[in-house]
Amino acid sequence: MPSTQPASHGDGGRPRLTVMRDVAKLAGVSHQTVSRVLNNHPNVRQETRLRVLDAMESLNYRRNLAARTLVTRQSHTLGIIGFETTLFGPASLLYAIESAARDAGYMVSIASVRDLERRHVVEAVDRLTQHAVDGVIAIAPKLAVTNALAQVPPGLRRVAVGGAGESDAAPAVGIDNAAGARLATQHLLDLGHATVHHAAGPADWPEAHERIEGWRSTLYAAGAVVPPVEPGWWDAESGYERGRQLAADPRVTAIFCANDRIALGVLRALHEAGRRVPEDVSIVGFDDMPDAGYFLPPLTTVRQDFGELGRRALALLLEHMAGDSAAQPPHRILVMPHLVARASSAPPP
Amino acid sequence: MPSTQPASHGDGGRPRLTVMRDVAKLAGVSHQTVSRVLNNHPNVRQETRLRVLDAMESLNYRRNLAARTLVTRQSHTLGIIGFETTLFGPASLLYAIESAARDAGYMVSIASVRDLERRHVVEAVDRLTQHAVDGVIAIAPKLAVTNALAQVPPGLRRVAVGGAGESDAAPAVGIDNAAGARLATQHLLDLGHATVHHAAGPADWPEAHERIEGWRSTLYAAGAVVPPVEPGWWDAESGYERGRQLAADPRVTAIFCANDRIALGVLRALHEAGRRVPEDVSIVGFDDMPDAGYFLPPLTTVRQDFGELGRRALALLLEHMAGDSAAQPPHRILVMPHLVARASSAPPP
DNA sequence: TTTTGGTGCGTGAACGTTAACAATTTCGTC
DNA sequence: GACGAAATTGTTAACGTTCACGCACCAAAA
Repeated sequence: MPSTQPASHGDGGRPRLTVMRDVAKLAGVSHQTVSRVLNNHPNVRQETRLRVLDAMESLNYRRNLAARTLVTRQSHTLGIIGFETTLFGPASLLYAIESAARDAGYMVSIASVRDLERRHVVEAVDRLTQHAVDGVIAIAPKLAVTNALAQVPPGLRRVAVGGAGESDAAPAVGIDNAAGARLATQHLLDLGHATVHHAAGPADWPEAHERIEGWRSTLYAAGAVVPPVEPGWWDAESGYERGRQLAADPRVTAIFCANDRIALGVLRALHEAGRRVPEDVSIVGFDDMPDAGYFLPPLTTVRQDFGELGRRALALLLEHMAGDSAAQPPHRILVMPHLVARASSAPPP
Repeated sequence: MPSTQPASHGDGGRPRLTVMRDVAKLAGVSHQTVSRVLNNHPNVRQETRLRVLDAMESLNYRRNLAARTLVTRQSHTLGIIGFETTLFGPASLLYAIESAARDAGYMVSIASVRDLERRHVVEAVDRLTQHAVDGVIAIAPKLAVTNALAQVPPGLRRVAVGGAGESDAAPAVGIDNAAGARLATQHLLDLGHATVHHAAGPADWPEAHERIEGWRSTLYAAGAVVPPVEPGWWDAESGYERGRQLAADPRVTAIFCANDRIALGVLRALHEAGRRVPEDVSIVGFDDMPDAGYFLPPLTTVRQDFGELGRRALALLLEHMAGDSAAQPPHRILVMPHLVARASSAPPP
């Protein structure tokens, strides 16, 4: 007599998982009713619902999301395009987005790009697309990433976060870098410094560019001399190089650094040159990375809230996903940073 | 006359994506042959293969992974359970794992746990399971995470990476913390210090514990006094607190810090107390985080290679996944760290 | 009474792929 | 030139959901 239970392939595999049909049978209903209970459809009698719930419980039922995705075309997964995710900022963004996504019932898959070659970004997008993500958030400190988002198949929602800059490729959420730079620069001017020098970040990153602009415009508005800018990288080494130049110039009394790591390098260069901080030179950073308060001296800096940034980005994406297919005009959300005054800034000598 | 093309639901939705059948029709073969080409089955004539490939190209075909997952029960997705992923170490691990996974043809989904309450970890595992991940890697610096891996449904492969400690719940990959601590301590002893103090990490993290043990045993073997240990946290603030205590004790000439951030705090405390590094006190850290070379003074530290760690973890997971269902005895892979000597260590005064 | 409409549920058909097996062709060998 | 084996292709049936129906049933409206 043939078994009524269709054994799983050759019986060698794992025991067949429980599926809707099993739950249905135990509860004495059809699989469709189980589906309704699972999706909270209103038209199920309370008593039936409880019976089904019981059956699911006792069978330890988990719905098969692949099947669900197949038919609904919704994976309940979001894709994140990550760039430089070992840095503190991007890593924090990633975490914040993931947390918010979970609360909204979404899973996140991540596709890192190690450099910004167009084909790598496109390939990352492609992998996410294949995995049927419902939307994409790009941690996009560089314009190239944002622009590559134009490659995303139409209909797939996208948002850029962090830097991003102006782009038609996607709506964006970012820190108001110009305002942050203004905060820092004005703080130093208010302390009495004649002007403020800048240890800049890489010129092709919008974040760096906007900070330069904010700094420059503040000096200009105050009628102060605008010293020359020399772009660098985001790390302490770059700050050290730049710091050695600046330390050699006795007219330098205040330096605004494009981020805290650069400030760390500048701090060391000044120290080696025998110029004291803040007695001789004042330093202000940007980011407020975790241990900035323990630099020598504790660093005055501009704090950006990555958690907030990530949550906003997710909210924006979900909003776009909920919206009708009509393409909303991409807009840009700016989050305000604020100044954290510590010991590295003081009036000029 | 009824349309032969079954319009997608109400025609309001997106244009139907191209599927295997479309490719098959264009290439003049059956969909099964398309499948075979896609999966590199050997038994396809070269000419046919090219015709199919052409068709796929011209239709811009992407296979539907949900359908594939449904039938094969393999999602080609790996789950990562993340803990404290904004810290440099875990973030680096995450990145390394993702990179390696991509090269192996896997996607990664991430489930962060913000604290170590058992139900949170279990919930994270559950979400990953529902999404049908083929394997799980836990970034598990604490034993609680590793142990929670026991909850993973049997048959799902798992690996713990980073810290982890000894556990039967999963095979693990980690730094040889004891060896690293030995390196640091011996380095200081070799410089001529009578003994070495320790600014420890949190006591319930295996990493911290193992570093303590490595340090202690080295002192013991050298016949040096073993000063008391006081556990702290991983950040500069904790290091600062501990540093203030140690700075007050004139007998202290060498301090091994459980990580670089702690070292940063210790550095500040010593500086405030007027004790010079390395002239009066030598400092050695652990991690070699990006800017450790730009501390004041540049930090001698123990370098761990997170990239290597991540790659090893992934390799181990894939190996287990390939292995037959027989449970291999969980083993532990240790990666050796090495010392990076910089300016914060010198002979005692 | 008949109609209308809303509940509460079940039935059958997708969704797009791979697995199993059958059918056909090709090829080497006697 | 025939035969068996191997190579190549096609046919059908899963996989586990959700969607579009349809069928009872019951209450309220006509």
